[in-house]
Amino acid sequence: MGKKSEEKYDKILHASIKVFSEKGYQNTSITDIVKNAGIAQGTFYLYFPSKSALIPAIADHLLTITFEKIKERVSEQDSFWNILKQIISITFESNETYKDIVVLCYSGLAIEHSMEKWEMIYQPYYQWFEDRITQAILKKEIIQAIDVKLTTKMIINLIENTAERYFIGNENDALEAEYQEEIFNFVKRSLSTI
Amino acid sequence: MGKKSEEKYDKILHASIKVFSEKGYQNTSITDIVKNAGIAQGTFYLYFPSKSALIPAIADHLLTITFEKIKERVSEQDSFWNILKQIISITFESNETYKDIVVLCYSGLAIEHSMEKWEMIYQPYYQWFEDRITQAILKKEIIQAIDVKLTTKMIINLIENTAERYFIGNENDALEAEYQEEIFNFVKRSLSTI
Amino acid sequence: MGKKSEEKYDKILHASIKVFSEKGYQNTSITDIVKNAGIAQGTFYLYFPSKSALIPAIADHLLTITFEKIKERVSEQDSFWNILKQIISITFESNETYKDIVVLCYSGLAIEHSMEKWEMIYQPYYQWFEDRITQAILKKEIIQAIDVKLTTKMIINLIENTAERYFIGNENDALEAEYQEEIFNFVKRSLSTI
Amino acid sequence: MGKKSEEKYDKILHASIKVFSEKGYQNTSITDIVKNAGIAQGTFYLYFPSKSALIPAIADHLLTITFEKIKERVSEQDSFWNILKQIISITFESNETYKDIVVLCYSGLAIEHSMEKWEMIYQPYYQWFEDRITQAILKKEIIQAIDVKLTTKMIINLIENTAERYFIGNENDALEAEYQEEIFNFVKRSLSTI
DNA sequence: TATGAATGAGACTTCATTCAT
DNA sequence: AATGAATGAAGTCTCATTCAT
Repeated sequence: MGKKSEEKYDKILHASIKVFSEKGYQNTSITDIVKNAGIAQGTFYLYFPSKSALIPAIADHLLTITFEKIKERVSEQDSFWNILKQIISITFESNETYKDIVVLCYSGLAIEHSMEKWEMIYQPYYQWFEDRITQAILKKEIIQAIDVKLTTKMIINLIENTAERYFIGNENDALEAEYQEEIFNFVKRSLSTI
Repeated sequence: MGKKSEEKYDKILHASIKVFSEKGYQNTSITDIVKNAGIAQGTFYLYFPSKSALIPAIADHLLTITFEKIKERVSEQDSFWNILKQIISITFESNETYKDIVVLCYSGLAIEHSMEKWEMIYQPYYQWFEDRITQAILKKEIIQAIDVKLTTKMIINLIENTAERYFIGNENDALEAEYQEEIFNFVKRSLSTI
Repeated sequence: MGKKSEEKYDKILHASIKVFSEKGYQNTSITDIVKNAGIAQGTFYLYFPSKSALIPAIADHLLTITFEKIKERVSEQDSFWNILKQIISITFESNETYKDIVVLCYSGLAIEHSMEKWEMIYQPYYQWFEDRITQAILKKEIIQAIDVKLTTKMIINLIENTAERYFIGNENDALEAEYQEEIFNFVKRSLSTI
Repeated sequence: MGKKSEEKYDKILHASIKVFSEKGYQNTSITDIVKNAGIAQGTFYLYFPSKSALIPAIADHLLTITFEKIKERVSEQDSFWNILKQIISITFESNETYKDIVVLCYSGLAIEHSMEKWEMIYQPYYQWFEDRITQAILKKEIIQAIDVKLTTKMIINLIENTAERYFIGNENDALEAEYQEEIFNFVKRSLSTI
C-alpha cells in the first residue's frame, strides 16, 4: 500500500477530487486521475488498490478539514447555541466548496455497501459533538430527556442534508442566512431548556 | 417512454430492484437484469434508454408505494401529531423492506448529478405534507413562525435518514420503537404550540 | 458458452492454432487471435472464457483428427503389429503437421495444473488401444504378463514423445523411417510372443 | 551470468521453485519471487535477465540433483539391470519431491520454443547412460541391434513420463512398486540377451 | 414487438524493467 | 552490489448498444 511518498498520495487525492467534481464518479477513469495528477498509470496502484478506495480517503480528507475548522473556531467553553451556530455556518462553507464531491462521497460509500466506513470516518466528529451535548445538558442549556447519540446524528444529518440540498438546488444566495437560521431555530426550539 | 407492454416494463423494474439489492448498482450489468427478468437483451432498450434510467423509475415506484400507504392509513382530518406518527412508522416499514435499494436510489441520482429528478419525484409527497403543515398551523396545532417548505423537507429527511441509518446499521430490533419515538419527540418539541 | 454459430467457434479454433504455431502461446494475445479470425474482440468471449480454455479445445481437435485417421486406416481385424505400425506412422504424420502446436498443448495443460483434462481427452484413444492389446493377447500375438492400461500409456507416450523429439529436433529427414522402425522394434521385442 | 553472490542466486532459485510449485509459472510474478527470496525487486535482474531464464536454471538444478544421486548410488561396474533399477527408483523419488515443478520445466522450455536447451541440459546424463548401454552391449547383457542414442532417449523418457504420470495422477501409493517393475520388465524384455 | 449474437471501445489492472540513491 | 519506487506499455475482459431476423 502506501509505499513511500506522501506527496504522490496527496497528488492522487487532490486530482481525484478535482476530476470527480468535474466529471462525476462513474465517468471518471483512473486514466483521467493519473493524467491530472501527473503520475504514471501504475503508480496509482502503489497508493490505492482501486478507484473505489478513493472514496473513503476523500471522505476522510473532507471531514477532517471541516472538523479542524470547527475545532479552531469553537471553544469548548462556548455556549452550546454558539457552537451550534458555528457548526451550521462551517458546514455550509464546506458544502459550498466541495458541493459536488460531498454527495459523491456519501453515494460512493452507499453504493459500495459500506456505510460502516462512513460511520467510522465520522466517529471522532460524532464523539466530539456528543461531548458538547452532554456538557450542555450538565450546564442546563438543553433538556436532558434525549438520547445523546441519536440526537447527535439527527442534528448533524439535518445540517448537512439541508446544506447539501441548498447548494445542489442552486437556490438563491440571498437565502443562505435564512436557511441556516431555520435549522438553528428548529433545533433550538426542540432542545432548549428555556 | 412508450408503454408498449406494462407487463414487460414491470418485469424489468422488479428484476432490477432484485438484482441491485443483491449485487449493488455498479456490479449489476444489463445482462444480469434481463436474465432475471426473463427477457431478451435488446428488449430492455425498448423500455429504458440506459441502466441509469432505471434509478428514477425505481425511486418513483418506491415512493409511490410509501406515499400510497400513507394516504391509505391517514385521514386528512387526523391531528398533525397522529399523521406524523403514521408517517414515521410507514417510512420505517418501507425502509425495512427496501433497505438496500433506498440508499442506492438516492446515491444513484446523486451520482448522476440529477438531484433535480429526486426533487421532482418527491414533489407530490412534499406538496401533500406542506398542506398538512399549513392545515396544522391553521388549526394551531403547530407554531406559525416557520418556513413551511423548508420545514417539510427537514422533517421528511430527518425521518428517512434515521430510518435508513437504523436498518443499515443493523441495530438491535428492540430499539426500533425508541428510534421512532425520539424522532417524533424531537419534532414535536420543536413545533408544538403547547 | 457456445451460443450459436459453429462457424465462429471453428474460426477461433483455427486462428488460434495458426497464431500459436507462429508466435507461441505466451506471445499470443487474444487480440492477435480475433484479428486472425476476423471477428470482434468481444465475440471471442462468447465461445471461450479465456485464452487458456483454447488449449484443451485444440488438444481435443488434434487428437480427434489423429484418432479418426487411425480408425480409418486400421481394421480391428488387422494383426496387432500392423496396427502398431500404422499408429506410429500416423502419429509421425500428425506431429509433422502440427509440430509446434503439439508441444504447446501438452505444455499448456501442464502449466495450468490440469493434466486431468489431458487424460480425459485421451481417454477414448487409450480405451481403443487397450482393446487392441487385449485382443492381441487373446490372439496370442503378444504376451499376457503385462498391465494393459499401463502398457497402453507407455507405448503411446513412447511413440508421441519420439515423434515430437524427431520433428522439434529438426533431425535429418532421411532418418524418419529408422526412427519409426526403432520404436516398432523396441515394442515388438518387448511384447511379442515369438 | 556473473556469479556476484552465490547466496543470492540460490535464494532466487529456491524461491522460484517454491512459488512456481504453489502458483504455477504463469501466475507467478517476479514480485512474488523476490518477496519470497527476501531480496529487492531490482536485485533479481543482477542474476537473471528475465522470468523465463529461471526455467533452464531450475531444470539444470533438478537434473543435477537426480544425476548426482544416480552416480552416487550406482557403480559403473554394476550390471546394467541393476543400474536400470536404480535409475527408475531414483527418478520416481525425484519426481515425487518435485512433481509440480518437473512438468513445468519441460513445459516452460517447450513453450519458449527452446527444446534445444532441454537437450543441452540433459546432454551429460544422456551421454553417461549411452556409455552404460554401450558397456552393456560389450558385456553381452543387452542385444546389439539397437541405435544406442535413440534407445537412451526412449528409455529415459519412458521412465520419466511414467513417473510423472504416476505422481500427477495421484494414483494409489501401493502401486508405485508395480509401476516401477512394469517399466523395468518392459525394457528388459526388449533389450535383454537372455 | 421481441430477439440475442455480434460488436468494439475502453476500463481496469498487472508486471517486467529501469534508475537514482 | 543492492534497493524499491516509479514507470507505462500492453493485455484481459466487460458491457452498453445495435441490428438483422
